[in-house]
Amino acid sequence: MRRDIFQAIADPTRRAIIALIAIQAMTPNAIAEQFDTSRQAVSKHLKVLHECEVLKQEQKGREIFYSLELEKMKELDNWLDQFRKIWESRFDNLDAYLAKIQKERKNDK
Amino acid sequence: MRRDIFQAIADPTRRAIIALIAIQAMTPNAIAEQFDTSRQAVSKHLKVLHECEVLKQEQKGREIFYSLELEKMKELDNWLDQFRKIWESRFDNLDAYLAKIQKERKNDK
DNA sequence: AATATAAGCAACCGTTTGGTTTCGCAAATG
DNA sequence: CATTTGCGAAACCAAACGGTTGCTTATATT
Repeated sequence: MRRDIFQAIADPTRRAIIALIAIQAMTPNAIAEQFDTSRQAVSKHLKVLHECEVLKQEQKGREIFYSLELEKMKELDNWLDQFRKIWESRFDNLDAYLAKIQKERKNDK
Repeated sequence: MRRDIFQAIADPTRRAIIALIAIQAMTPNAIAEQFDTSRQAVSKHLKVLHECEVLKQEQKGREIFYSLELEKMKELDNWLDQFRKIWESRFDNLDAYLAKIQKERKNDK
């Protein structure tokens, strides 16, 4: 069983849960109300997210509040860095290209 | 069948392929050499990535060169924006907090 | 003390995934 | 022109996924 953020965000319902929870901590029941599936199905998603350490729990009486572990989102961000470098360099090339044709236009005038 | 970047990057082999290809266009055989699986297995991954529009093909004779569609990586980046806003605001709070205790320390002297 | 509520757990089921092997086809090579 | 090479497609399989229903446990409520 793979358990990482990449697998965590692969499911659209889990992405929606993450987005919900990012704003404020919520209980499984409150979360389940937002979806068309059963509480148990949501509970399974919460379990996966918790195992991936994307979510953290806080027990309050018989309720459990789930909230987002922002650090995990940063892991994703870090993975994207390698591509960010590439697309920035391509934009630099675009900038250079634009500067070049702009210069050529001036020369035409 | 879900076909989006989130599902595309869920598999570790596919992430490795994406990282490989980001540097330079490659053929299926060249890619497969980098992994312990069969060419056909890699070919399946390439198919998924192509369907998700993460990769683009360029036929040259009987060879097919696959290269990265950077735009799709940006989609991921855009999705992350919502969390970036949150973690930046938390850092702002931390800054404010640090400034506050620093000020208090000065007052103590 | 009896009941209602919140939530996790287990068993089950159809579908998807990731891999394999086998095959077919088109482009190079001798 | 026969053979090799690069690649995709199909059939098959075990494992994982996402959902359901039914059950148990612990905390509130009456």
